Order: sequence, then structure tokens, then C-alpha cells
Amino acid sequence: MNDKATLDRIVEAADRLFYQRGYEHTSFSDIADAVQISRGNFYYHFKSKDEILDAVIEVRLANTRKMLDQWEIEGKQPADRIRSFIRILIANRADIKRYGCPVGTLCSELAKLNHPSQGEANRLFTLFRTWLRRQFELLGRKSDADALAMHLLARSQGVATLASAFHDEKFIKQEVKQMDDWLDGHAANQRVRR
Amino acid sequence: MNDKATLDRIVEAADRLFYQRGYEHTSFSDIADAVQISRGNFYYHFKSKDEILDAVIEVRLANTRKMLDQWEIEGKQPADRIRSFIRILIANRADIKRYGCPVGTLCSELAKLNHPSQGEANRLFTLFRTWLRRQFELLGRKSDADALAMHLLARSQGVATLASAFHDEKFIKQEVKQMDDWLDGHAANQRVRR
DNA sequence: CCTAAAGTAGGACAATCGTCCTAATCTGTC
DNA sequence: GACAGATTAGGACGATTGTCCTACTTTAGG
Repeated sequence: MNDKATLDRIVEAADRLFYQRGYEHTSFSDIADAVQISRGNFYYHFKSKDEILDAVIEVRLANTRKMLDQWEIEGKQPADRIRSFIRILIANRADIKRYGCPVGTLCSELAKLNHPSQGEANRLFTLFRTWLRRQFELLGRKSDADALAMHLLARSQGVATLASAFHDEKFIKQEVKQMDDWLDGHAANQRVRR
Repeated sequence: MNDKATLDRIVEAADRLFYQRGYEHTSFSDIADAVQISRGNFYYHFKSKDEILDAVIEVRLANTRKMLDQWEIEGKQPADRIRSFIRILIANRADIKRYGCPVGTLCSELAKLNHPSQGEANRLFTLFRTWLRRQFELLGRKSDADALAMHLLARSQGVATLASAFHDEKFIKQEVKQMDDWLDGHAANQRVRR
């Protein structure tokens, strides 16, 4: 009963700490302090630290799916939905400035650790990629929908990385404006001018 | 005498390991094994692990400066020099696919660790930024040279992050082509069309 | 109220971390 | 060949890591 609540609190705290300090640099003691439970008691809820990571990734996947589904309902036009994606950078600019993108930094870290959950974490990227691709397809982009999705993803990642390195929120807004303009140029059902 | 050689070998191995495994996840034993020297002997050359990191950053800065200076000599046109920058992604695509960008991933990690050498590492970004800005200024871009430099930096970062996550070298080539095209549109001494 | 299960606390554990110390070895000079 | 300084090897150190174990407390049902 309270089990569920404690487990959720563990995952919640781990989610936040993994983002702010990184996976490896977050210890059981750190999470225990945040949740205010005994360190050794984790193993009633999780068999290992890796299991907590998997749970965190699962929660992030679920939250992301929920968000994307919500946008599918709200946004009347596919272009508006894509714009919602771009707006993530604005909405989370304070956190991004301090800790970068939660998806990108996690995947980068796990890649260096050669961690078994790399694939799971990358599903977060795939989720966005697939969703964006669908939106571009709805815009009439048949052949290059995936390329456009990847392009947008990459630009978001780059903005997050540099905004974090230079502690520059203004740069985020500046690039978001350019991404909006770029989208306007690609929203119409036409070939890319070159 | 052999001091110089050993010290260089330590920095060289640390440089590679910090890139491949990350700073925190690389231990003294790892470096010692790579250099084939005793673990405890590090402290004759460096007073702490942080000092090795600083030495690595210093070497990277020096190498980067050397590379950029070389391009200033070789490239007759500023646009060619910028193209050399973009070509980094192609030349290092195999490493980037596995470990991401050495600059971006290091800065991201140090930011999460809240490491004192964050500023030093970020100078790597500043080095590229300043150099790119100058090239764009030489192209006649007075007011937006810095914005263009940051834009190009961000796109490179994004490409590296996604290429690593998706283990996709083709994506690198694809985006490099787009960056070339983008540069063509901005190389002429004219305002950005919108 | 009693009892079985669910949940928690706190410490023991082996391993590894960065750091430090000392004795041994190498190297070049007189 | 002896000696001083530079360089190295190897282990000890306290702290911290993830993991595990056992005893204690809480909770729910008869």
C-alpha cells in the first residue's frame, strides 16, 4: 500500500538526480537522502541500481508518450504539433541551461559506460523520432519525413548542449525562432528548395 | 628526461580514456594499465586527478588551436575554412558514432559533476566559437557573425549526439551535406532571406 | 488480540576509489 | 665507481561504492 508510494518516490527522486548529477555520479545514499529512507532498504523494491535506471527510463517513456498523445489531440495542424515539440526548449530552458537535455545527456553517459540499458534509453529518442516523422508525413512529406525528424531532433540537441555550456537562455530563444522559421519553410506540401 | 615522455604518455592515455569512458568512470588504475606504470606513481607527475583533467584539457586546447591555425593558412577563402570545420564530423565519424563529440560530452559531464574545471572545458567551445565568428566576419557578416557561429556549433553538436545514439554514420554525411548547403546560402555577403 | 505478511532500518561485506608514503631503482656527474 | 637527484614500484590509508543480511516495526485479516 505504502509500498507503491515509496517505490514511486524512489523512482521520482532517482529520475531527478540522474538528470541533475548523472547516473553514475548518483549514489544510493543520494537517493536515500532525497527519499528519506534507509540505504539498505532499496533492495526490497529494486534488485540493483540498474533496475532503478530501467524504472526511471520506463517512467520517462510513459510521460513522453502521454505528452505526445496530448499534442496529437490538442494540435489541429501537424505543424502546430511540431511547434509544440520545439517549445519544449522554451518551457524547460531553465533546467536545460543547468543540466542539458535529459534524453541526450543520459544516452551519452550510458554510451560511455557501455551500459546494458543503452538501448532502453535510446528508445526515448526513437519515440520522438517516430512521432515527428509521422507529423511530417501528415504534412505531405513522404520520402524525407524521417530525415526532417532527425534534423529537428539534432538541432534541439545541439541547442541544449550549447545552452548548457554557455549558460545562455537567450541562445535557446534565438535558435527556437530559427527552427520555427525553418518549419514554416517545410510545413507547406512542397519540395525543399535548394 | 624520461619524465617528459611518461608525463605525455599519461596525458595521452587519459585524453583517450576520458573521451571513451568519461572522466569519472576512468580510474587511476585504468590509466595506469594503459600507460603500464604503477598506480601510486601518478602523484609524482600530478597532484590529483583533477590536475590530469586540466592537463588533458590544455592539450586539447593546444591541438585545437594548432588545427585552426593550420586552416587559417591553408584555406584561401573563409568559406573553405568553415567547411574544414564541418568536415571534422566526417573525419571523426567513426569515433563520434561510438563516443559522441569529445568537447560536448566532456562539458556535459563536468556540468553534472559540478566540476571546478567546467570553465576550462568550456574554453574548447569558446575557441571554436571565436574562430568561427571571425570567419563569418571575414565573409562580411558584421552583426550576426556570432549567431552564425553558435548555430553551426549547435548543429555539429546535435549531429554528434544523434549519430552516437542511433549509431548512424549515414546521418552524419546527410547532415554535413545540409550544413554545406546552409553555408553556401550564408557565404555570400548578403542578408539572410526569410 | 494474534498472527502472517509487508515494509523498514541499520549495519556488515568486499571491492574500488583517490590519495599518500616509503623503499627501491635508474640516471647522469664528478 | 661513488653519490645525489630524478623516477618508479608497491602497498597502506580512509572513504565510499553497490550489495546483502538480519532484526525490528507496521499493517491487514481472522
